[in-house]
Amino acid sequence: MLESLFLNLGQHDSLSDDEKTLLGDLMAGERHFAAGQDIVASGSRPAYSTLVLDGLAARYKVLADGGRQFTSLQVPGDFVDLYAFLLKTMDHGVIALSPCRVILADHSKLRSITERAPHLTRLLWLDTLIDGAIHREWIVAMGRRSKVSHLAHLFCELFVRLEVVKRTNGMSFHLPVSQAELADVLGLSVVHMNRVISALRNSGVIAWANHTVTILDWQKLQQIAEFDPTYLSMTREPR
Amino acid sequence: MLESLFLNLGQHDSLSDDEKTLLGDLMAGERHFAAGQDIVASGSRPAYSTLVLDGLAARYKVLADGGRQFTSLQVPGDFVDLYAFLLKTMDHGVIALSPCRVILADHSKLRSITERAPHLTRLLWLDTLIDGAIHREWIVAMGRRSKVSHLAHLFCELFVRLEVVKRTNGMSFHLPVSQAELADVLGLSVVHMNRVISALRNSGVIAWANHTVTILDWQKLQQIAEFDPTYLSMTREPR
DNA sequence: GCACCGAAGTATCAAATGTTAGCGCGCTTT
DNA sequence: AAAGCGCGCTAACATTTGATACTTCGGTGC
Repeated sequence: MLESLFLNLGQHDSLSDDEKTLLGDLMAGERHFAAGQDIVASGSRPAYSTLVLDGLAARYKVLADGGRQFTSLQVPGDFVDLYAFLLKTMDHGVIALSPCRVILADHSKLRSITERAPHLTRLLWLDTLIDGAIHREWIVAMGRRSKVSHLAHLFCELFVRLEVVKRTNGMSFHLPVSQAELADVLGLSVVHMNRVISALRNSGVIAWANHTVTILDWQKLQQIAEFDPTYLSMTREPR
Repeated sequence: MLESLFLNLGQHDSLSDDEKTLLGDLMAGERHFAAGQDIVASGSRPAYSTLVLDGLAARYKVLADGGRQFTSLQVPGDFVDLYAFLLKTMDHGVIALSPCRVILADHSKLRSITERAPHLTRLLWLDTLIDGAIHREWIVAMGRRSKVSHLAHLFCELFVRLEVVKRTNGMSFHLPVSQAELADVLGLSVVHMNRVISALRNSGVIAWANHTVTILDWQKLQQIAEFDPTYLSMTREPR
């Protein structure tokens, strides 16, 4: 059940059986959300953090003019709001982009982990740090990459992250989002998003149909994206 | 000497004297950097993390075409690379934008804090979480705000952050960056950066000369920026 | 005092991106 | 089967943003 969490945390450093047991005690209370539902509401003060077991979720903010911007995409094995444990107040919302199965981690139990399990605490801390590293990469993509390169970079990142939790199928992965939602990831208008997708398709490196992205030329896709996975910390070493 | 660190961490929850002593033991080895110098090199694996005592620093990435994007600005009291303690490898650089005085925190000592001082560990963790919250706000600003609003938001954020560590002077603060450097913050060309600055100046809410920004109309600046400081977690509560 | 230089600011034109509107397709609902 | 609807896609035009080149200004060194 927590396999994707173990795969996610375990890619950075080894997880002992005791730590897996602690995580098993921590995570309790499965919930289901339909596509489009809020998993966590902006402005709330949750008493627990949420882990994605299945589905795709996203953090977002909405501006006064109605504009929406996603600030991250969350795949199985990701905590969508682990930081709420210390940040306390949600300054943004988390939405289910596809039907999501999630499981909860009580903040009181998280606190006791920080009191008693320093190594596991560091791994959870690390998880939030990688979140930050991904944010930085997104900032660079938004500021200085061409839009096509930005999209290519997003696909590289998603493919690699999904591969870690065994949610890829050969060179394909499921991406249950509309072009309008993707536009809210890249910060573009829907029309221009469509242009950018067309351009990437026409370059022959990806195919995208039926909510499934297939990477046709992994080498060239990485090249277009200038993708360097260092920021995902995918090496196993003592932390 | 560590006053700005205490002000920074202490704004979120109370710091005990013991914890201040621990921090005093942790931070050792002052360094100076001239404007333009790298404080931390991209690709390095530092054995310590760096706290800004004085000056302005920034994280950045450089792309193949030479384009540079800053991903954060660091003011006194900020760790520029606390995450390197667990991330291990720097996937980006940190540069001094003005002459910087910094002090170092050995990763081995940080580790022992995580083993022995859970509350202080949570506060340090929190510090990196706020980093992430700022990143998310920047992503929203880059994706969905107008450029003038983005700049206004940046000024709001800087003013508030500098106020916490007592580096404001009335409604003014020192901002030792060129327009070209600011363009690398917002992800704009220098020419357009100049247009955006002119627009904000002409709206009469700020003045900016001699590397000093003065907020002429705080109310209206916040309005233009749609600034909501929730993401900076500036409330003192048990963490 | 004068030459030099980096940064700010401006003008002009080109390219990227947004807005509005509309079409067609496949799916669901009735 | 027909109507309705979300979504992908396109066209035409407006606006924003970038590239290049040039001027101005203030400081700095000779």
